Amino acid sequence: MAVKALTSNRPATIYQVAERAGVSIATVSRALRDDTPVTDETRRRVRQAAAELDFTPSRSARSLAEGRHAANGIVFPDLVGPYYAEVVLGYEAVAAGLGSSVLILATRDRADAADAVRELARRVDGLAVLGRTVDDDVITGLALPVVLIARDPVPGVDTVRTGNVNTARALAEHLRGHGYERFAFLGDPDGSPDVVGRWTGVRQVLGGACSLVPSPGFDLEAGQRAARALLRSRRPPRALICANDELALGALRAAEAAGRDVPGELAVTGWDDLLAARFAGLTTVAQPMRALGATAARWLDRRINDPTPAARRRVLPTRLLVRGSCGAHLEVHPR
Amino acid sequence: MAVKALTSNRPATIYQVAERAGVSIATVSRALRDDTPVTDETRRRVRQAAAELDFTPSRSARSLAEGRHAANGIVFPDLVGPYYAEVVLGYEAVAAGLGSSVLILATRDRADAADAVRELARRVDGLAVLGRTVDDDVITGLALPVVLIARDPVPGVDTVRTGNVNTARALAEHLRGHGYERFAFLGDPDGSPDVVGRWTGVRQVLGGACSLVPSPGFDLEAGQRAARALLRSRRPPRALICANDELALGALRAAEAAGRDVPGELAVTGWDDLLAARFAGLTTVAQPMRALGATAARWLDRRINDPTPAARRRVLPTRLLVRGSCGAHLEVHPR
DNA sequence: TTGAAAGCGGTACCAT
DNA sequence: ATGGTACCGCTTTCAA
Repeated sequence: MAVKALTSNRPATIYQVAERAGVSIATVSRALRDDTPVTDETRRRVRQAAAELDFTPSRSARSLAEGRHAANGIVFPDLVGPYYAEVVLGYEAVAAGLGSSVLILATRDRADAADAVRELARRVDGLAVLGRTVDDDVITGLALPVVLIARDPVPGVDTVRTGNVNTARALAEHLRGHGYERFAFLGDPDGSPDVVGRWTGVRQVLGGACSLVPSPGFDLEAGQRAARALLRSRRPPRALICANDELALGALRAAEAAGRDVPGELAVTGWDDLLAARFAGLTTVAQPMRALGATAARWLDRRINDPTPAARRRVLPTRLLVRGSCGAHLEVHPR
Repeated sequence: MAVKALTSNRPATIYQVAERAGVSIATVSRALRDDTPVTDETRRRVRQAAAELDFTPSRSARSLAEGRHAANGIVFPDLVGPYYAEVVLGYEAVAAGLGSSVLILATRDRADAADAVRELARRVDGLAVLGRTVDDDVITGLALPVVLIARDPVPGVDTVRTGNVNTARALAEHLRGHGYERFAFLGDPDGSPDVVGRWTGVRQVLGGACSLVPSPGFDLEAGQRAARALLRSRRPPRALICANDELALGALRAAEAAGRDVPGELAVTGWDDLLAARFAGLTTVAQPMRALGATAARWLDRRINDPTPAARRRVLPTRLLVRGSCGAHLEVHPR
């Protein structure tokens, strides 16, 4: 019944390895990281001792001594919907390849988001911050390298975004090409900097022909409710430009429930190209979400190793995907 | 031009706070964490000094001294598709509420997944491991609390899963009720323990009437390819039961491309209830993904604080969602 | 209530 | 090439 491992339940330390190998801890430290001058024989003995003891250096001790965490973090509003998940995924892939662990923080509606971010900042060497999560002053107060994703630039801070205005213009022009005259833009510009750009582009092209309908959120539910109200109004729009796919999908649902034909009676478009958008035949805009995260991770790594260069900014290209929901086309567009 | 903050670019230490407040570092340590006996006046002075210096305790130093990380990790295969993202989200929400940071690790096809997990294990107090990521011996070799998610139990380790067999039976019975006679199950049982259960349940009901078609993966592409081949075969199945929604959506695409009517000529079902499944009218099975992650986080926290209790196991319920893709129904089912 | 000092487990400089 | 040792910055006895 007696358990064998009475000797040490806790992980072995460098001291035990040193003793067992008959060398000093300094030598163990060197031998285990190949970079330094150690005799092959010594290294062998140390390796063996370490293996026998199942030794792995303590991460906290190492971090404390080295003054770095070999980890970085990413802050996002949520993980519902593929958008953020894809960004995080792209980020993690690159960060892992660069040898750092990834800490995540979803701010959601947390009132203490700012504190949570500051707390996170103490565990990492760098931080990527996505969209609507915390205020700019929290960002500027951070004393570590930061990269902003899909967010308005802050002086001195790297920023990666996707194009909104130009593609929004292209979308608006396409819709106008269908011959529609009354448009509505559904989305909340206060809720996201991306939406501001989309609305800007749309308005540049359509001007007064397009009205802004602020949505209370970005989910299916919100889109459904807003579209229902719109369809019941005196003069419903002929085309509904939604700030993202979920809103658009909700609008589709509402139209169906109201017995309105899409695109015959109401044209609908979205943004993001969710998987569901393909199956709903939704005209939308595809964004390089993974590349967004990947770029952020790469930049962050660079800036951690050399914080001096001037802040970088990049806008990744987006692509209009014309499907059936915006109106009839002569040629069928693929996918 | 001279920069003001020549004094200290680096974060303040407890020593500086102590000096400024005119007390010892021990007192600072106590004062800043409310639990210990310190005069109100002293505490006030320390607080003020800390604030002036913008002091936050070093995380690594604290971890080293306390012997804990106040962080735990979650390991998953990937983040594509809502499934894992939802689980991670549920996990993060609870973990954050319990005061621990969350480290993530996506194993993907990484050859060094096992090493990555072991490395991660040195940075956290506990680990949640999801589905097909690393082998059982990696799990058992870990010297810290672990909770398994959607994965076959390992002796002595907590496990949370969702029900597969029973709901698979219900699904199979429903399909048989449509009067179909020839079935195929599309999915790779070797790729996931969940799939094993689903296939088991289906086979229990349909027996030899259902053949197993191993898919090379779990994505749209794989489903599309497999379904295309199936439809071209001599005797195509009348109903195609897919191991997840993405496969099913791919199958839907293939059927459309081949000009076959769904469900008229081919019934198709999935698993997961992705957003896209709703818009494709796909009959599928809904799973409590967020609850999966939340439960894991809760159990992990408990086990970190008290590792002694026997291993727990729980199976969370799943729900069959009948939509149009499996055949015509008298009543229209909602959503 | 407060302070002194011994860890926690490594890294890296300085001798040898 | 190796050993001795001073940190890294905090928590936590043990005394006072």
